[in-house]
Amino acid sequence: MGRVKLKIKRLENTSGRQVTYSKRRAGILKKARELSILCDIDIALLMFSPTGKPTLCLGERSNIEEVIAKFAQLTPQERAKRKLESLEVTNSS
Amino acid sequence: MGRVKLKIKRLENTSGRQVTYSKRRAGILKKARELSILCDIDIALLMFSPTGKPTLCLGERSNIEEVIAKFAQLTPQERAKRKLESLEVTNSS
DNA sequence: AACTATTTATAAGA
DNA sequence: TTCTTATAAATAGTT
Repeated sequence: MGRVKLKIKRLENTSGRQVTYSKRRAGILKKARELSILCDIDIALLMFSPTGKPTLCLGERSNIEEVIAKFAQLTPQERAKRKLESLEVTNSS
Repeated sequence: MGRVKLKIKRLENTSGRQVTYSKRRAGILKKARELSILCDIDIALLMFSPTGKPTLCLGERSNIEEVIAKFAQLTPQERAKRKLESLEVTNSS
């Protein structure tokens, strides 16, 4: 979106990364909230700014503890031990 | 977006919720991937479909274990015990 | 922090 | 359910 089509690769300019992070962070938080409300689902979004500041967004469903509990199971140790039967994992690469 | 402006409230039609979930799930996953790459950040997105099917999206940063470890700390018990000093928590409500 | 030209996401419809 | 398309929304570069 925007004035030009942006290639999806690491922005090499440090301040550019921070500006883009601020803008897109707001956008994806809004998307997460809308999806949670529209579809009445649990959602959790955690991200770290280029300077390391974390942001956590949780949906407004009541059983959010379940989301966190399920996510918490996914430590590297747990992942090695358990079959993630129904969990579909998508990597960004 | 789309043909009409959508009010952000729970979609009452069950199949409508599923269709909207499918479309918006794809959109937010793309946003998460782009943000991770453009800004070179860690990100984790976990959501459950209206039928309960989970999807997890992790950024391509190498230290993703750190993301999960930090997130795993946020169990309700831990949240009660610890001050989340720098963690900014956003609720969808 | 605001603006706006443009790209992108998506609600309905086919 | 997959594709299309009119329209709303996000955002890249600019001020």
